[in-house]
Amino acid sequence: MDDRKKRILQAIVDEYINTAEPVSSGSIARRYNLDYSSATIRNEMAELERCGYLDKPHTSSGRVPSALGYRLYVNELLKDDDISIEEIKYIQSKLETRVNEIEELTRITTSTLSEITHYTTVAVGPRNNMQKIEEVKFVLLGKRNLMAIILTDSGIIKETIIKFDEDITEEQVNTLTFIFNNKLKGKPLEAIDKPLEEYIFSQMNYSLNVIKPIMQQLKKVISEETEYLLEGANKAFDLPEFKSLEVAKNFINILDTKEIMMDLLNTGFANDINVYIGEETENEKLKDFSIVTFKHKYKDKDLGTIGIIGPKRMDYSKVISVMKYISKKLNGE
Amino acid sequence: MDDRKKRILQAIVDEYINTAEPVSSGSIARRYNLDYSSATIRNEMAELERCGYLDKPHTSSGRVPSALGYRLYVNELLKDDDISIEEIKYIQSKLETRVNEIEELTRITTSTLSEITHYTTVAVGPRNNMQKIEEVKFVLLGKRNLMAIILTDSGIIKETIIKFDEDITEEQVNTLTFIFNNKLKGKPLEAIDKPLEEYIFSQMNYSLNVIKPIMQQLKKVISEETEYLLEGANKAFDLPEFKSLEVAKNFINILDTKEIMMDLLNTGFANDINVYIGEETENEKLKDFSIVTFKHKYKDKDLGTIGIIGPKRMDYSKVISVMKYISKKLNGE
DNA sequence: TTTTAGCACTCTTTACATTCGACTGCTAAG
DNA sequence: CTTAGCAGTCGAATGTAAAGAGTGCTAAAA
Repeated sequence: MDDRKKRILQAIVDEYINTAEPVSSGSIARRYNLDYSSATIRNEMAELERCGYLDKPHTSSGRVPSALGYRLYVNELLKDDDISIEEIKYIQSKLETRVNEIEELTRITTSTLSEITHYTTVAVGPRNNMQKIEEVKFVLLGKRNLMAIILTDSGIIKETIIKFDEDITEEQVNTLTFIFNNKLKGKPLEAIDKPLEEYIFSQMNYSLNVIKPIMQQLKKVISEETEYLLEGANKAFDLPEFKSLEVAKNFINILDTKEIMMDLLNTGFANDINVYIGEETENEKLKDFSIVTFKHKYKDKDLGTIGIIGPKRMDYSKVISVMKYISKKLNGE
Repeated sequence: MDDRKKRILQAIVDEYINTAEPVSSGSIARRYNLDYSSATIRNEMAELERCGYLDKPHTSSGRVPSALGYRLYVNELLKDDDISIEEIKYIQSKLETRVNEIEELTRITTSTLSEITHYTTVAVGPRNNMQKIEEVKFVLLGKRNLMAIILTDSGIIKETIIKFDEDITEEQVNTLTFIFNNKLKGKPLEAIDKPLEEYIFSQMNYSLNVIKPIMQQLKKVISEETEYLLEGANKAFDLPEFKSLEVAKNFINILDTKEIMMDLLNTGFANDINVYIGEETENEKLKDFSIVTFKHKYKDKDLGTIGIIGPKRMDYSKVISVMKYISKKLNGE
C-alpha cells in the first residue's frame, strides 16, 4: 500500500462523499491534480479493488469505497480542521447560551451538531451504573403523592412521583429522607435493591404499604433507559441514498427502535470518538449507514453519548472535526 | 343524494380503504352484494363523481373517494363498533396497568391506540392556559440548585431547576414557598408574570439575584410547549402510499415539525372527536393524510389531546370506534 | 520499468414502440 | 329503470435499439 495508492483512494472517497455516484478514473484525473492519466489511475483502482478497498457495482461502472476503504480513510487519510469560521462562530454562539439543566446542554449540543453537519443526531444520557447517588429528596405533593428526587454525581437528576392509597405525613417524609440518605449517599444507583428495602422496613415502623411503592417506583426509574434525544430526522430524507425506499424504511426503523442506537451509543470504548462504518456493526439494518459517536462531557462530568447517523459516505472529516471542536469547547479550551 | 348512492359510496370507500387501489364498478358489483349490475353502478359512480364525492385518476381508471366523499362517509355512513373482542381485551389489559403519573397514562393510551389501529399516534398535554395552579413547591438541591414544582388542577406537574451563583438558605426557600403559594394558589399559570415579580420583590428583602432567575425559569417552563409524544412512526412505512418518496418525506416532515401537529391537536373544537381529512386542513403538507384527534380525559380531568395520523384512506370506523371505547373506559364506563 | 493513448468490450440508461388488460361511457335492447 | 355489450382510453409491462459512461488490456512512448 504505497503512498500514491493512498492519495488516489483519498481522492475517490472525497469524490464519492460529494457526489454519491460511483467514481470513474477519468473524473479523478480531471478534478484532482494528481498528475497521472486516467489510465494510470485506472490501474491503481483495479489494484485497490483487489485489496478490498473499493467495490464496483457492475463491470463497466466507476468504483465505490468499501467499508474497508472508508476505514482506511478514517484512520489515516482524514484531513482535520474541516470547519469554517462561520461554523465556529455559530457553534460558539450556541454553546454560550446559559443553561440551567444539563439536559438542556445536551439538547443544545445535539441540535447544533445536527445543524452543522446536516445529519441526524441522537443522544443518550450517561449509563446509570456509572453514577453515584449524591442525595435523595422526598417532597410531599398534596397528601398522597410523593415526589422522589435522586441527585447523582454526574449532575443527572432523576425524579419520579409515587402515588399512595393512604395519606402521608410530613413526619414520615422526614424519616424517609433521613434513612434513604443515610444508606444511599455515595452508593451507586444499584444500591436501591431488595436488601435495602428489607433494611428500611426493619428500621421503620411504617407499613409495607408505604415502603413498597417507593422502592418499586425507584427501582423502575433507575432501570429505565435514560433520556433519548433525536434531532433532524427529516434531514436524512434529502440524501440521494434515501431514494431507495428500503433504505428509508431501515432508517426509520433504527431510530424508532431505540435499543439499537442505545446499544451502539453505550458500548463506546475508551476512545472519545468512535466510528462505526456500515456493516462493521453486525446489525443488518445498519449496513447502509455509518455512525460516529462521541462521549459528551462538560467540565469532566459524563453527560452521556451523542451520535451522528448518516449514510456510509458521510463527511467524516467534517463530522469528526465538529465533534472535536465542541468537545474542546465544553471542557474549557 | 338518494339512499342507493350512499350505499354505493360506502362500498367504494370501504373497498378503497382495504385495497388502496382505484375501485372499479365491476369489483363493487362482484364483492358487495348490492344486486345491481356493474353498468348500473357505473352510472351511479359517474353521478357521484359529478357531485364531487369521487375522483378519477385518469379516464379509464376506477374511482377514488375525494375528501368530500370521505367526509360524507365519516359523517353519515360510518359503521360503529368496529372492534373485535380480542382487541377489547387487549385494550382493557393495557388500561388496567396501575399508573403513577398521568404522563404514564398518556403514554399507555397513545401506544395502545397505535398498536390497535396500526397508525402513527401523537399526543400533547393539555393547554397551559386552561390550568390553574394548585400548589408551588421549592426544593433545595445541593446549595445552589433550586427545584421548583408546580402542581395544577389537571394533575399536571411541571418541574424545573434553577441554578444560582450564590448559596440559597433553607430559610429563603421557606419564605419563597410561602409567598408564591399565597399569591398563586388557584390562579392560572399566566399569573406568573412581571407584576408578580415586582410584588414579590417588594415583599422580600432578597436581592433580585434570587428572584429574577426563578421568575425567568418559571415563565419559561409555563410557556414551553407541553410534552409531545410520538408512537409507531415506522408503521406508516408499510403502507402502500409510502411507496412515493414525496409522501414519505412529507410525513417525516410533519412529525418533525411539531408545530403543525400541535396546532392541529390544540385547535380541537368542542367535540370530543375531530376528523381532518386531507386537504381540509389548509396545510399543503397534510394533503395526503388524515388526522383524527380526541380529547384525552381521565375522570373528567383534561389530559390533553391524542391524534392519529394516517393516509387519507385510513380506517375511520376502526379508529373512531377504538377512540370512543378508550374514552368510555377512562371515564368510568 | 513506468506511464499513457487508444480501442474493444460491457453494462446501464433512456427512449420509443407495441401489446395487453382494466376500466369507463355510451348505446340500444330488455 | 336496468343491463348487456362494445368502442375507446389510458396505464403498465415488455421488448428493442441506440447512446453513453467506464473499464481492461495492449502496445507504444517516456
